[in-house]
Amino acid sequence: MDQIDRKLLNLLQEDASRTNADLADAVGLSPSSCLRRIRRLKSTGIIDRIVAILRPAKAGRGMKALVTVELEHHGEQQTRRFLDLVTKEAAVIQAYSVSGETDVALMLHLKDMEAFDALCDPLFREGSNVARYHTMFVIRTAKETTAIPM
Amino acid sequence: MDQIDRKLLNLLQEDASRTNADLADAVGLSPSSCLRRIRRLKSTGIIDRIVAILRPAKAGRGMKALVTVELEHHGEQQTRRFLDLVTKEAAVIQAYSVSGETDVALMLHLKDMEAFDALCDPLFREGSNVARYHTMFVIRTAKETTAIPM
DNA sequence: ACTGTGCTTGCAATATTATTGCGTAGATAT
DNA sequence: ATATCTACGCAATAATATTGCAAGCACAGT
Repeated sequence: MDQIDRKLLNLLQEDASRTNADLADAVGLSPSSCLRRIRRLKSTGIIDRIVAILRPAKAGRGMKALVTVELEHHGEQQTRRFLDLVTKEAAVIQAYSVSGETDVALMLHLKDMEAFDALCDPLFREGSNVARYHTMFVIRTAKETTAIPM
Repeated sequence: MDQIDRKLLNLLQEDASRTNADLADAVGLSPSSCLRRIRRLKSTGIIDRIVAILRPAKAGRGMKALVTVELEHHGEQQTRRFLDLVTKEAAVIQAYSVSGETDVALMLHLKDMEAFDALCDPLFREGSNVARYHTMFVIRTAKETTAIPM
């Protein structure tokens, strides 16, 4: 993991569709060496995967909401059960168990307010383990990156 | 935007390193037609970009924290200034202005608690516009996807 | 200082994959 | 019926990835 590896990771996190020859040129290596490095970064697992990122607005998910949840019963078992439940929902993009007063934090990507309403019922209904939940609707996205600067 | 396009988007969001011939086979098209569809999805902007996703733990950012911030002055100008400030930080992966009591929500990817400490000072110090901030440290990541099911 | 080991490199040949031109078929509107 | 538009598959071609191989470099042990 030297300077060249880090530069490759930065470049690939920006745009993984660049050709190998192009990347090789950018870091000052031959294509074959460059390719071998990239393969190593993949096989060692520091590169987890290569994916397409969609534009949420054009994919019909223009609305985002951040929800913090406080459970009735905070036990390991109950928390796990709730996480299993929310994880199955397509609108739930991120789900974390967190420290502090709130037990679970969720990021939702939704079509509209109606979709939010429809999601609340199955997830937070009476009789589920949810004591309280607090919703923050995203007004402006100032930053949203998948890149970790190396 | 038909069923084939949606299937392609789902496949590419899972793994964008598959070959075109492979994808064509998966959706039952010839490679040339498949390629033309993918190019159209890119040019119309529904596919924003192709990127490498790193494994945070292996990239030295094993710690995550969610921070909600309440500003002293909630005005448009002041909010924008604060967002501009936090956006510059590499550890800030996501930054949103949100509705409700809290004005801004942040997702942090950090190396360790020391890095968190070092970040708090410049962002939330006395004299900045921050009235209160509340940190939730991520204990477990139950779900973290970039894919929007189509 | 010498030498063996392990690792990375670049080159050049080869294999794989992406891309394009072209003719055809279906759908829609005139 | 016919013009128009769009998407399709095939096959040739261009671009790109991949591999084998010999050489270079760094480091540890003698």
